[in-house]
Amino acid sequence: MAQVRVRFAPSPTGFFHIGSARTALFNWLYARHTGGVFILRIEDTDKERNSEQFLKVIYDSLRWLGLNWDEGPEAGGNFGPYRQSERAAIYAEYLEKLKAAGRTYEKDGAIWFKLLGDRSEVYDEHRKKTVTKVKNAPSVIDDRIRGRVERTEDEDFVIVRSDGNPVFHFVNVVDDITMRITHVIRGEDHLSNTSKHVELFKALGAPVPEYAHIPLILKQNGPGKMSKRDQGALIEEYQRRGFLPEALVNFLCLLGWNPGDDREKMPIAEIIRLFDLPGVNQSNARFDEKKLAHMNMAYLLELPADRFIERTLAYFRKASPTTVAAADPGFFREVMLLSQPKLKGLEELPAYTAYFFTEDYSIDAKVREKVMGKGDPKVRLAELIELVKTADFSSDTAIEEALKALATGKGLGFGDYQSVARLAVSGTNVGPSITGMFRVLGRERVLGRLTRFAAAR
RNA sequence: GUCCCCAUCGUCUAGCCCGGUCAGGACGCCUCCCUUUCACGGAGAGAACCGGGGUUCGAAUCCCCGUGGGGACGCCA
Repeated sequence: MAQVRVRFAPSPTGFFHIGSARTALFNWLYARHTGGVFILRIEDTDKERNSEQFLKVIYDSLRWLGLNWDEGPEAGGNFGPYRQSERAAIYAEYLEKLKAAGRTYEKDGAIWFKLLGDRSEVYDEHRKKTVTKVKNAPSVIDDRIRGRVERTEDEDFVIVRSDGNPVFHFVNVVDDITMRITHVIRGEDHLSNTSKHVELFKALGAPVPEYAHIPLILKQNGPGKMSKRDQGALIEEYQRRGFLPEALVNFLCLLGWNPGDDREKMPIAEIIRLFDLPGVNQSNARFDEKKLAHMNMAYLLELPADRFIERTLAYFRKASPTTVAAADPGFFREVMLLSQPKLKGLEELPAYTAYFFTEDYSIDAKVREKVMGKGDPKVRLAELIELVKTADFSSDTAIEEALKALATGKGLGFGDYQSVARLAVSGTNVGPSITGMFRVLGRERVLGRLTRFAAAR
């Protein structure tokens, strides 16, 4: 069998959303699974809506997700150019073929593609006008995901605008022909266009590619498919919020596809190995950010220390640059590593660790009320201060032993000291283990915080 | 309105093609355990075959009709 050639063909609108990302991903997966070629083609025929900087959004998002393209802008290839705005000569050539075959006509200054079949006038309720329907021999698509889909009625359509620029349906097909695309994997919203495309392929005497229409991603709240304006729709948002791309990719793979067993979190190499078109679902999937968050946490948790520090550093440079600039790298590393097992996402990290980087942290009033309201917190505090002055701070276990010894010596539990110590040192009741916190902060700072807190009472 | 696609827990889904296992897993929610923080982890609870007709000894699974959801109907892509 000939080598698989698939393409992802976005139009540079300035946005790159979840749906596009998954379409790109499925194309990429299929190319990688079959040892085929993944092509990036820019569909920028609509001059009014395109801009150079919008291209960067596409490149950046694809690269961030790890979806490298074998042919396309910035990658080269033998079937270029890969931007439609640079392919005018090719479209002109194919337009001539269509004209020569007698399959075009002009109307209102635009060039239309003439369908074969019986014409009839019918009033269209949607467009509030009379249109010409063409009944033809059933146009059959043998979709790799949906099976046989057929349509017996269509309408002629514009292929070249009155300003001379070719239109999507036409350029899309010409490009698929000239770029030797073997499989068209795209969203189901294109399914109704497909009969038009098939007729174009036939009229141009070109083989019709295999089609695979993947289900759509529905917005998490409310009706309809997800679009750029919806909550959580943009890839750049996840990038900005510090999500791990490998987690997002894994999650996206599971929207409309599964490995056939119960596995969910899987390395990309394994997904590539198992991914195939017949395994793709037919029904639309609703986007669930909660599940994505869970996947992200799972990936975060198992990140090796150095990789984790790289990620947190990158995130802090954008979200909290002053923290990184001021902090000692070794200290920053210790704080991050201490927090890693407790995290749900990088996003919460700056707030979660804020008190490590400043002496000017606030004390949560509610927590204070709760902690100071029971037992003898002031006494515990005084005892803690004495302990910290001389305790062995060399390791977590040393600190833990010291604290436990103090507690048992007084006939109390570890928790009686832990809660007040945590409040004094961090201002809250959530955080990493108290012993780790003590060790990382160091004796002097812990002592200072305990003393100050005790004095303020 | 016309045409096209789809239909299993709240959500993502396995099972459907090749009818017969208490309809399985994950996220979320709730309870308990672990941990005297918060998480993680572990155990458990609750939760679904859209409806109606067929076919069949037997239907989540095959067929038809409803209903519901989604999409398309641009000189956008």
